[in-house]
Amino acid sequence: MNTSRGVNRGPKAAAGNRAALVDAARQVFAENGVDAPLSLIARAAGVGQGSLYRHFPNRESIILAVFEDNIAEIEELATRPESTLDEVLEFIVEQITASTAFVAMLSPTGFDDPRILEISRRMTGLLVDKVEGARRAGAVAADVDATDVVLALAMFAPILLQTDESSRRDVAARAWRLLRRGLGA
Amino acid sequence: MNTSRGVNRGPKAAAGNRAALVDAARQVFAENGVDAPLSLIARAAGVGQGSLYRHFPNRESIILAVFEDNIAEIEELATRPESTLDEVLEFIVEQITASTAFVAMLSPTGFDDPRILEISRRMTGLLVDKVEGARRAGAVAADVDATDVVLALAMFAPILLQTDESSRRDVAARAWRLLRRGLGA
Amino acid sequence: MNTSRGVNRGPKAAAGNRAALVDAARQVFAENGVDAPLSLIARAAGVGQGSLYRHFPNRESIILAVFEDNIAEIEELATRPESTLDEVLEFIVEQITASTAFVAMLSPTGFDDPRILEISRRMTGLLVDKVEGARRAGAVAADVDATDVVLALAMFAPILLQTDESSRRDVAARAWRLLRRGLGA
Amino acid sequence: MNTSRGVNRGPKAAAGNRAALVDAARQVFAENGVDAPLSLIARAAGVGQGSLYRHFPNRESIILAVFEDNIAEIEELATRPESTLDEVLEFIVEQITASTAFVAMLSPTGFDDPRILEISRRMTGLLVDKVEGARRAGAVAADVDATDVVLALAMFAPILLQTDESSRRDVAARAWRLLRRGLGA
DNA sequence: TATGAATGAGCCTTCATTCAT
DNA sequence: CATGAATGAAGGCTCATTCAT
Repeated sequence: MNTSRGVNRGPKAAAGNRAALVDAARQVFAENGVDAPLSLIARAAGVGQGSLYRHFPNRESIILAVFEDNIAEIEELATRPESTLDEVLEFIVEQITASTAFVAMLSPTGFDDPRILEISRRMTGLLVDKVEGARRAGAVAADVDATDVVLALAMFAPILLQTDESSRRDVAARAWRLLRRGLGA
Repeated sequence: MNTSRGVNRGPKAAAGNRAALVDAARQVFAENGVDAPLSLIARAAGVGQGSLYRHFPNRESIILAVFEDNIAEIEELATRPESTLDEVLEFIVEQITASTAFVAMLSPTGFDDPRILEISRRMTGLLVDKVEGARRAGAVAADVDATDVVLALAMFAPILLQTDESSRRDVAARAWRLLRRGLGA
Repeated sequence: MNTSRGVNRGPKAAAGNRAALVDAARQVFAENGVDAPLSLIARAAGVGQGSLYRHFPNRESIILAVFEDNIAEIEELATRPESTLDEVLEFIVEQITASTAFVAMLSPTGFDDPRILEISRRMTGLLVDKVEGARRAGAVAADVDATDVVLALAMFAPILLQTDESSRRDVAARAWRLLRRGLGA
Repeated sequence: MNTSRGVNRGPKAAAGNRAALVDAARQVFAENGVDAPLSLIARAAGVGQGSLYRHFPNRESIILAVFEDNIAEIEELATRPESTLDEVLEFIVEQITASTAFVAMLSPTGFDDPRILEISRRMTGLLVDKVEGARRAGAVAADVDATDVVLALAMFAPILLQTDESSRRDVAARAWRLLRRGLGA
């Protein structure tokens, strides 16, 4: 049943494969959206379909894995006491601009996996303090909270997904200026 | 939408079929997103698949037709001299909130059809005067132009697409408040 | 997406295709059991996979169609007042021996479709009178009812499924003699 | 079934693993039928897939091993001179009712492995004497031989495979009564 | 011109089997 | 000798598109 022309690089490859899959997924999702054929990811990672399924039993799992990576970095920055809301936002905006797969993390409707919702909640959570600080410093409007900030990011992300590589930077700048102003001086 | 199914009502029905298809498409796109199976549209219109293809040779065509309808209404309002930017925007936002298929009209990347791009341009065009007027009246910031307004709308739309029916109105309000403020008092 | 090298023989083929599918299914089920790949059926019928799915949206549907054909014939015989239990049984046994797909009809566990259960019930139903008559005539034991007869048939069928073409007739005869005696003189 | 998972317990475990696999297989086959994924067996045994393949290079092998166990017990009973046919049958019927994996042992068509056929032959063999005795004692009909008895058992088994856990005991009783009577008073 | 069945490519998923460690 | 990850073939199903009538 198995003619096996590819090589079995053995269990040692496991960790490497997982990483390759997550990388490939980030790429593929960025280019084709989160609905991209999973087979593309497997191929891009140089890995059999089965291996993809072993590591990530469903689409949500691998999306989740991509997000985990992203949010970890953000959390790291956000938990540093001296970082400001705008620094954190700048970082996020930067990430979004670079990798649009980030999108779904912010507006996770459409996915069942509670862990994805959890990511969204974490995102909101890590912004609460920063927004609080920003509000006291007059850096955002008085009626703005973390939910609004996440909403702003959620609106920012998909617009880029639909923008050609060429105009991405321009649109990103313009859009974020708009949203940032919407959050208040 | 069409009660007399299954009969070949002959050439006479052509125009009626076209209209039924556009209506059905609006409905189906609103409910299932723009990726909905085309067969759903044909069925909803009470029309054969072949007829759908005769009238609209591809997905873009029918999306386009839906948009045409929408934008015509908007144009009608926008060309009335006494209408303000915010009235026009309110109308658009209302339409978007009701029918998320409107989305792609505003941020048309991903579609090849130049006619869809054209729609987007028309949309921008019809807002130019209004924005000009609003700027003079101090209703938007001095550095804001029609492109920014379209961008705001383009960001507004997809967020709703991802929102559950239940929270749609709430999210819409919050998001639009944010964006409107971003355009300047 | 569709390179379409096969011919589209048009809607006229619909009825013919359906029949071809049922025939092919009977054959394929007989040879490979009811778990046979549906693609085999499509191929055997000289029909695309899609057509199979149009006519029979799931495995149960086509199994059902095969059974319908079988049971209709039986019913026809059973409702003739002059036919005896043993004549009906002989006819069924003959069918089973010829086409083992008949099996699942008698012991339909494992399938969700209530219509398949319904078939089983019909089968029992049409035997009730005959069994009653046979009991009065002393042709079956006093404690035997239609359920027992169906049970006997249900045990008879799968044994043939597992028997080589070569010894099928022999095994069939021996098995049925055993079961018939079990139902009482 | 095996508590110390994940460790390579080395060659010493070989025998233990084999036993664990056979036990697991009996369980898994009973619950999911003989077509159950082999991976289930490995997991249930707390053993790597590779080990399963080392001990049993294919599905037949492990089925065979399960049967070996079963038939050994039966043989033990059958060779006791004082045991009667009905005692042996009762024992077998009991086993079948409990574990339907027993099925394939009796009607071994569909498997290529000659060793499985061999099992079937052993089964017949061990019944020859008992049937002989039973016939002399008038406990079975004069024209019944061991082949008929095996056939009866072969028909009995699969019917249970298709029966819900809930009604299994009932159906078993009814079916066996029928078959037993078929073998003659 | 309308109909709706036919088509098959392509995606998702499972699982037997191999093989580096 | 055990482990368990890797592999890819194969099956189920969907849906865009074509085409006989």
